Amino acid sequence: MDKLRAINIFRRVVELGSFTAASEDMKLSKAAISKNINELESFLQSPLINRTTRKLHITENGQRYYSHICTVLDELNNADRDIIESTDEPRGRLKVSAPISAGLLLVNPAICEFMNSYPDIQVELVMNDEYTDLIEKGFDVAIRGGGVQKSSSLRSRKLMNLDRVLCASPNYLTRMGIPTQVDELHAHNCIVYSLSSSPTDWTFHRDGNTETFSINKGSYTVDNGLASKQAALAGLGLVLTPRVFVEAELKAGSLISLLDAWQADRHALYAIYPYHKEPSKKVRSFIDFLVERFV
Amino acid sequence: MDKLRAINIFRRVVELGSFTAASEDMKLSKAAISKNINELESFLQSPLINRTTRKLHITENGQRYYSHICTVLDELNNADRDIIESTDEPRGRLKVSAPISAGLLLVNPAICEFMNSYPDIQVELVMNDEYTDLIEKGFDVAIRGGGVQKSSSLRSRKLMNLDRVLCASPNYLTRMGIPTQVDELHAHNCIVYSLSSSPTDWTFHRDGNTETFSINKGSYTVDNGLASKQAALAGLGLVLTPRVFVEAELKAGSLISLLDAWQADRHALYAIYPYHKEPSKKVRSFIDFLVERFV
DNA sequence: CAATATAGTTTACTATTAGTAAAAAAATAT
DNA sequence: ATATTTTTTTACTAATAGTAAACTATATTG
Repeated sequence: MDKLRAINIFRRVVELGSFTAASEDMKLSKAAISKNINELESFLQSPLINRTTRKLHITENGQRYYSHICTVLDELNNADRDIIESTDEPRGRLKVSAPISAGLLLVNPAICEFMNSYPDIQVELVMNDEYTDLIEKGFDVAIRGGGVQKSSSLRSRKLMNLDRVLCASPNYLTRMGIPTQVDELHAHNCIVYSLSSSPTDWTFHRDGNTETFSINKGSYTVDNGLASKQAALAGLGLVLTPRVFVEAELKAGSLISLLDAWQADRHALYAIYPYHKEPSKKVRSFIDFLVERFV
Repeated sequence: MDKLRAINIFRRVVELGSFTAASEDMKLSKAAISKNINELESFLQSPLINRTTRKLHITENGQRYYSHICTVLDELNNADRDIIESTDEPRGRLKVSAPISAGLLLVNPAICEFMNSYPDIQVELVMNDEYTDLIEKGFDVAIRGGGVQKSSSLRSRKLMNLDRVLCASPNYLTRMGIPTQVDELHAHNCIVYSLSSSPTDWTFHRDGNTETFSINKGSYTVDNGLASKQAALAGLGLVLTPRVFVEAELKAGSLISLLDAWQADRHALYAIYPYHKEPSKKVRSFIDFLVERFV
């Protein structure tokens, strides 16, 4: 017996005062109504409805049960609606993880805009360049750069391409010279961003040619994109970093882009989120928002 | 989807923190647990539990739904128990219909005793010699005399034989003479109890012989057994009535039994109750009590 | 670091059961 | 008595809930 259905049927029968009326109301056969009531009665070991072919009479137990189950059904309905509608208009707490550099430059401004559009969402942004276990730490979304992420329990969506540019401060370049070929990089101090997908292998493309430079004597390794930029600005060496992160400095001239004829291996920014057949509305709308803004 | 079952499963999973534990607890396969949770989630269009193969993480919606459905399940449980236990130890209101004479003499004393044994039962006794529609008027039991009652929506159980006796007052008999044969009844005024199963046909047996006397000139017809007895006591005529109703008067000599060699058609007292596959405990125990007391 | 163990999912299948249509049965109205 | 209405029964079909077993992903461990 599908008890919930039986209870619903019982309620309609009581309210409409007839099996036939209930069967029409619920688009079921009269036989189904009859069977459900019978099963409910034998489960409760008590008659609920005394019936002749002509009249129904709700027993005392039937009355008592009816008033009980009405509140039960209403509350269950509320519970369902609470969830379903919560996904209708996105709301709730959205816990986002992002790397520090991308977080400050891209995600944080985007979140501010997003929150204006969805006032019922509270966002918690945790900026951290290190990988964190989304599911265990209860993150709804993580923003990550690098190659394509793939995992059975995580899904990802590309938010934007990250065109990377090799650059250094004018100060550094006057001291050390301007490299014009990939293999000239050996003569330079290359700043390593350790959380990149390939920190010490810098690959460049030009007219179908590919050249990879492996850093073996970089003097500074750091796990924070901002810090690597600051190091470059301070004249410590060369840095390979997404162009969006240094756009302002390039314009202002405080950093100079190098090997412009070469194209660094393209990275991208991804939104990573726990895989689920029914992603929650708040996550979906957040990612949709980011895609629209960035792509 | 059997939603009630799905909700129960969801509750156990949340409480035990694992699909496997829940599956053992509920004696179901892991696959069944998985399927139910998936169906519930897609019904609610929202993830409830984020899962890797190793860890479960209840989502915000999952938490909210969990606390909702816990109260729902508890209340439904209460509703069920309320009914099932009410049938365990009989209780509630018991509405009884009885004829006036049998009511006063037999049913009322029996009910008083019954109520001492079952303090949780409230009884409403309605005394009325006329037939009433049990189901429509909401009676749980009717006590009726006469032949066997048969109807598809009613059941009956015999409570006691009603040995009927023909009697009259000494006063009347000295005036009109004592009948010694059935056919002598023509000379007498026979009081008709109109609600008997055969009011005007009095049938007597003796040594395998059967004689029926049809009343055609009775001067008093009444629909109340007590009134017919009072009429006989007042010397109005003969009355054919269950012996138990006139036991005291026969002993005291205020009524004299007649045609003692003959045996009047035997009537019986029945408990009539609405037919139901799941008879309620209160009705069953009341009738059991009457049978034990009377038979 | 491969080997092992564990937890959830998928798949293909089975058994159950919920629902139906149609006929039957019962009660009332005409 | 006959027709009508309402519930029940029956025989059948279609839907689905559950299972076993293989699979996948993640931890643990020697």
